[in-house]
Amino acid sequence: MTKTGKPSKTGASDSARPAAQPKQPTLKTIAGLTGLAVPTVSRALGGASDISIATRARVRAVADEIGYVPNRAGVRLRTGRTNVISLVLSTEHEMMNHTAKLISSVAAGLRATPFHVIITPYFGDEDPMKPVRYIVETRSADALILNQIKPEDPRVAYLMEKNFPFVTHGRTIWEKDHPFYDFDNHAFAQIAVQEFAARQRKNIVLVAPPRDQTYSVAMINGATEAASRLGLGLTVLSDVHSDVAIDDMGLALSQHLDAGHPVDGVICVSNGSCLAAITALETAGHVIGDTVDICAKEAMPILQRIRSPIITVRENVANAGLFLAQAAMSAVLTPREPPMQFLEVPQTSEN
Amino acid sequence: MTKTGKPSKTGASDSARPAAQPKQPTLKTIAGLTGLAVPTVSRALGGASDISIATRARVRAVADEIGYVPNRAGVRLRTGRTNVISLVLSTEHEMMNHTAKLISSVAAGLRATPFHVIITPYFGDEDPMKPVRYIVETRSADALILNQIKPEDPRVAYLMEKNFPFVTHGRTIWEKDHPFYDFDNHAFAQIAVQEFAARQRKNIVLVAPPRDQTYSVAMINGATEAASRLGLGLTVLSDVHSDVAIDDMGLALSQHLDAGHPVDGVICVSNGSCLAAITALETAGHVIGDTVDICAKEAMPILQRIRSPIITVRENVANAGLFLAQAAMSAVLTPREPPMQFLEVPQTSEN
DNA sequence: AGAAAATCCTATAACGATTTAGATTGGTCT
DNA sequence: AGACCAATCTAAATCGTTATAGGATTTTCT
Repeated sequence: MTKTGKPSKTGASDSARPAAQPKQPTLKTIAGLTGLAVPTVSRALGGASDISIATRARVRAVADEIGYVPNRAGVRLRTGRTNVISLVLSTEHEMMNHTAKLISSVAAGLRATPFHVIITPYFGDEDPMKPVRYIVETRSADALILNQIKPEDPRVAYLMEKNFPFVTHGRTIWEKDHPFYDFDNHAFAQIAVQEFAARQRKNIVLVAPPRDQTYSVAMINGATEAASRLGLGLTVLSDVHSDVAIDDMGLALSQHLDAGHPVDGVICVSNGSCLAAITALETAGHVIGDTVDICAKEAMPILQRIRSPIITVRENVANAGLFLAQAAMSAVLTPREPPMQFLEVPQTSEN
Repeated sequence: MTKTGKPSKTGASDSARPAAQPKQPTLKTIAGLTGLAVPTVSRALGGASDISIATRARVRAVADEIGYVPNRAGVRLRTGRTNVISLVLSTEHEMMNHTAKLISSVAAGLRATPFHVIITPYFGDEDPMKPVRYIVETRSADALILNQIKPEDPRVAYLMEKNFPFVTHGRTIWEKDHPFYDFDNHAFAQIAVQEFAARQRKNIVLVAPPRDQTYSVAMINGATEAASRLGLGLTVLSDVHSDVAIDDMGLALSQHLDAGHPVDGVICVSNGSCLAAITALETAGHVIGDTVDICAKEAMPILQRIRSPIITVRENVANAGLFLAQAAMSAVLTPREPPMQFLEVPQTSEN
């Protein structure tokens, strides 16, 4: 809101639209062409049963011919439906690669539907509730997709209370009651520990994401359970600052190593943290695949190649995006159906 | 308003809005509260000069008090203005990290303005013109931001012809006539070659992006000029398939090395290609910083650390996003002003 | 055959904003 | 005093779409 900057209102250059608009065809255009009334055209295109099949076909044909597309503003004004799905993202976390993939796969999932994605970023210096409240109050989207979910995420509580359509990428303690997609990080951590056990590793370090995230808790629990069951030592490095997470992760690991703790297995979450781990370990004189193993989620092929013995567990982010898009649309269009939910089972990839 | 248990018609899901909406205040609300007419309120908020200052202040106060925000659909329907800036992105290129940063910085640049970003992805299997044409024809955004620019990019030609507001991230042969932000890749390549010369390197390889991109041409020219001026050997590896660019780049370099060509300096563009180069070089027995040097754009800190002697040239993507956002808004709001343009000068970072 | 029902469509109104033209007031000028 | 003007506001129309109520015609029933 500019309160000082006063736009030129004193008869200055007005917003003359770039002249000579071909003008998009409207329902009126079709009405004129077919000799029908505007509402009839609307209902015909909507497939209403009280319009004869013949008329419906004729209208449809004309509409296709002249390339009619409904005016979004008209629809939105009349129905309150925006045909917009908002993907709410923090701009301050380091897993950007993951984020970008998510964005494009959500967009892909909305292809050939009337829905669009918008990115609603929020910034580290503001309340995460703010963008959510804004979208809901101004109804500038039909549904929200949230990530970075906390167990008792206040955004989720708010949206459930408001009965506003949404999907989470990750779970809350109310997981039964809302749509979500999640990767089973509990299982991932267990698998990782098992892999280490199979390689006779004894002292595992889990480089955990910020502890307030649900998936961090899941990983810690999974790893803890598996380690105690298999009799391995486990250290959880956490409490890193999320804004510069990757560097912090590397640092935390380095400090741990420098303190003289034995380490022969490291679990990490992302490409970035994996790179950080490699650096820290090699600096400390380790050799990946020999004196130590790394188990990482979603290591990109290139990372695999640089230090090939990295144990990799794939996370299908593309699929997540498609699902989230679908689930968001379902939440809007069929709100009484049970929420769409999916838990992705981690799979060790052939290496 | 609330109808209960009434059978909905054929397949049409009942669009019963989630009950009990607080209902956003409108101009009508303010009109009722102030005893003025709706258009008066509108003009008062717009700061029209034929509304008394006292009334303007009063209306403003009431609007702020009840938290009035203009209904986007209403504005859009009436004025044709969407308040949307569309960021057009390919989903199939590998520089995702770069992309994600761009998205968030454009979003940051639009913060506290009435504009929003939407991501308009296009897919490898479709005409890049398609999304652009769609946006323009349906007027679903006020301006476009394009990247992956080609010298005679048909999208730019189209937009200039249509007189539709846009900004490019990169330049065309018509650069004088449209707003753009670009990183000076010509200078970057020259700097890289100079750095190699200063280190007594003789045989440089430029791992170039697809040749149809403007910035690829700029790099090739810059490197070629500097190499011939300084008497260094230069090989350009290009013609890689863009969809799996990074792997291809690594492969091309490996093949070049395997063929027995001497190489003691490699120029690469992104984090990904840098990683690929490291892999290829080390596989061939090279030691970075000893038998060979790498000069990369935008190497992330972590990459710096893993092979610290990498020569880095910084590209300020965050700044690019802010500028693009600004330029897009200017193109919409002040179309007669000269186009905003900026060429970022590369700077070697302290290592 | 007359009434009831089914079929197919139209007219009107409304969503929230802005634009254009016009109405009301008070004051000024000649 | 009558006319003119500036200042300030209101009325009506409009953007494109859809919901609701109703109208006209044909078909079906008793």
